[in-house]
Amino acid sequence: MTILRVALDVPLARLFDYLDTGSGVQPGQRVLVPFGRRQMIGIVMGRHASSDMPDAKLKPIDRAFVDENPLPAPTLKLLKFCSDYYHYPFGQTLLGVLPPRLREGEPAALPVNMGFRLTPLAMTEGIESVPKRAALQRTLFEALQQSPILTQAMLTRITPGWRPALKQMIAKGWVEHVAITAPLSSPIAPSPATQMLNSEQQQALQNMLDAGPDFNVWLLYGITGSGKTEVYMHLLEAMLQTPERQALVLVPEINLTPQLESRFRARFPGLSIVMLHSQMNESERLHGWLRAQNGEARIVIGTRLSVFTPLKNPAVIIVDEEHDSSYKQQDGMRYSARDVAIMRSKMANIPVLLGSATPSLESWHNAQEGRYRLLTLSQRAVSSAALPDIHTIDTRIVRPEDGVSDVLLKSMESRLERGEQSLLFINRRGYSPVLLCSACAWVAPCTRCSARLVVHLRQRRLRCHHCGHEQRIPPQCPSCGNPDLHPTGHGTQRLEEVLAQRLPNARILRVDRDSMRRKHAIKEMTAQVHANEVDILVGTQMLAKGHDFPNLTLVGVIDTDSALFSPDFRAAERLFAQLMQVAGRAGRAEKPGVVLIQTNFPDHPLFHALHRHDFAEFANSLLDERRMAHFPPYCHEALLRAEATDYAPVRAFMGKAQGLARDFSQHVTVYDPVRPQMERLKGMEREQVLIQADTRKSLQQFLQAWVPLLRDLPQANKVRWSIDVDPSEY
DNA sequence: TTAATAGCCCTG
DNA sequence: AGGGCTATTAAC
Repeated sequence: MTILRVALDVPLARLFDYLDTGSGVQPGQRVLVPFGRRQMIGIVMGRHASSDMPDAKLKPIDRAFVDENPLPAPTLKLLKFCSDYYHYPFGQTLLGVLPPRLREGEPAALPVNMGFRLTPLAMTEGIESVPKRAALQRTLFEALQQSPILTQAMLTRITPGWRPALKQMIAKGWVEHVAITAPLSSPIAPSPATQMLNSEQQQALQNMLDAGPDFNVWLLYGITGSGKTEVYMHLLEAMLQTPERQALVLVPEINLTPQLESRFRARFPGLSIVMLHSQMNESERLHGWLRAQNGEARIVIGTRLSVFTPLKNPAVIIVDEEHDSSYKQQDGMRYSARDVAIMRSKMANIPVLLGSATPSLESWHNAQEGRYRLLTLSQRAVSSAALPDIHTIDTRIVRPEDGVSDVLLKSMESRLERGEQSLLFINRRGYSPVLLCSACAWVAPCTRCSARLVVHLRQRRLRCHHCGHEQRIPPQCPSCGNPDLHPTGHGTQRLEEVLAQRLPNARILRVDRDSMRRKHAIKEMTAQVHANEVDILVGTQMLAKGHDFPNLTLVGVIDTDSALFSPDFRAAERLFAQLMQVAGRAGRAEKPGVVLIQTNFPDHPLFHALHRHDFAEFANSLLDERRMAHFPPYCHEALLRAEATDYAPVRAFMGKAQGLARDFSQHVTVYDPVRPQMERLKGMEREQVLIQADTRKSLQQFLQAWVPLLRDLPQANKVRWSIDVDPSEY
C-alpha cells in the first residue's frame, strides 16, 4: 500500500494524495479518482511511503491507466516550470494541455491501421509460384517483397485496381491482413521539392549545423520573401537524418497552416507529419498527440498549445514568425509559446530557431546582447524579386475622398489596365466604425463594453466587435430624436462599396472575418486570386499573413495613424511589423511591387525606416526609447487583472492587493491600480495593477510571496482575477 | 472549479 | 419551521 501524489484539474496550487493497492501505476500516467462527490481524471506525479494527510481522509484510486504511455518526465518538468513561472495552478496547467479526450477519461488509443503483408508460406514459395500470366498478382507480390507491409493507400499508389488480385492472393494463403504495430517511416529521400539555397541561406544553415545538436537560440532575421521556410526545411532534413528524432514547428495561426502543411508533406514524403491546432476535431488532436508522444510523428506542426506536446526524442524546435502576438495566450495560463519553446529547448538541450522578418524587440535585444545568435537573410530568395517600394501619401495635402486618395486610386487603375492585382489594407471590418447623430453628436455605444458599435450596413445592424452584442440600426437618434444618423469613418464593407463605384470594371473581393466565415472561404479566396479572377482585394490583417500572390503589385494602406500615437508603448513595434508584413505581399514574384500608405504624419520615423526597409535601425531606435523609459525588455513586468460586474468589489480587491504588495516591494515597483484601455468589457468592470522589476528573479521572488496571499484574500472570491507575467497587452 | 452546507432573512 | 437566497468551505 503506497501513497500516490496526484495532479487534478482544480484551481488549487497543490497535489492530492490517494491510496494505491498495487496497481503499478507510474508517474505521468492517468488515474481516475474520487474527488468530493465527483470522479476526476488526474495525473500521477509521484509515489510516496506516507502522506501528510490523516489516514482517514485518504481514499483509494478508482482506476489506473497502467497500459498507457506515461507523460515523459521532461514534459512534466516543463509544465512544472510554467506553472511556477506563470503562477498558475499546476493541476490546471497539466490537465489543460492534454487533448480533451484524455482529460475526459477516454482511452489513449490510436486507430488500428491495417496493412497487407506476405505470409511465411508466400515467402518460402517465392514469386515463382505466382503464374506468369497473373501480371497484377506478380506486381503486388514484388511490391510486398520490397516493403514489409503495405497499406491500402500505398497499394493504390502502386496500382489502383489492386483489390481483386489481392483478394485472390489472400485466398491462396499468400497474403494476410494484419494490424500495423510499428510506425511506418522511410528514410528521408532527396525530394524533387528541394530547392537550392542561396549563399545567405546556406551560411545560416551551416552556422546552425556547425554549432552542433546542443541548446542554442537562433534568431533567423530574414526579410519577407527571403526563404526562411526553405532554411527550416533544410535544417529539419539535416536534423532528422538521425532515426527517431523529432522536430516541433510552431506557427502563429491556423489560417496559414494548410499551405505550410502541404509544403512539408511534399518535402518529406517518407516522414510522418502531424498537425495540431484548435480547428481539428477531438479525435484528430488525440491521435496527433499520441503519435508525437510515441515517436511515430517525426514532425509536429502546430499552434501555441502544441509547444507542450510530449515528444519522445526531440531534436529541434522552430518558432515561425516569432514576433506574432498569437503566441501569447490571453486567458487561463497566460504563457508565451515562444518563451516556453525556448525554455523547453534549454531543458532538452536542443537548438531552437526563431524566425521573423520583424523580430520582437525582446528577441532582437537578446540577439544584440549575444544571448541569441543572429542569422540574417537580407536578400529575397527569388533573386529577380526586388523589395517593394514603400511610400507615404500625405493626406494633409492629398485629401482622401471617401477614404481613398486620388493618388492611390490612380495607382489601382493603372494595375487594372495592366491586368495586375491590388490589395487595399484596412484594419477595420464592418461598414463604418461609428454611427453619429448629425444634430447632437450622439454615437451608438455598446451597453456591455467601453466601445462604440460598428455599423454593418448590409445586415442593417450595429455590432460590438468586442462582445458580439448586436442590435438593429435605430431609426432615429435615441438621445434627441433626429432621424439623420451618419455612418462615420471607413471599414472594409464601405471601402468595397466606394471602390465598386469608382472602379466599376474592377472585380473586387472583400476579405475579413465576416466574409471569410464560411468553412473553405479562405481556400477559395486564395484560389480565386491565383486564378486572376480578382483585381482588387479589400481586407484586414487576415490578408497580411503568409499569402503569396505573384500577380499582386500594389498594396494600399488606408488608416494607421491611430497606432502611431497609441498609449500602448508596443503599438509602434506592432504597426511596423504589420506594415512590413502587408508590404511583403507586393511583388513576390518577378513583378516589382509598390506600397502606398495614407497618413497625416508622413515624417514619422516609422515611415522613414519602412521606406528604407530598415528594421534594424527602427528596432534599435525603439530599444533606445525603451531603455530610457525603463520599459521592457529593460525591465520585467507582471500585471494583476481583476474584473467583476460591479466596480466596487474590484476596487476593494485591488486596494487590498496593492496594500499587500507594498509590504514587501523593496525590489519591485508597484503601480497604483488603473483602469485598462477597455474599462468595461463584456459587462465586466476591470482594473489592473502593474508590477515592474529590474530582473526576472526579483519579479519572481515578489510574485512567489504575493500571489498566495492574493488567493487568501476574502475579497478574491468576489472578483475574477489573474496574473499575467510578461504581459503584452494592457 | 464544484458542491455541499452554514448563515441569514423572510413568510406563515 | 422551512423556503430561498448568498457566503463559506472543503476537496486527498
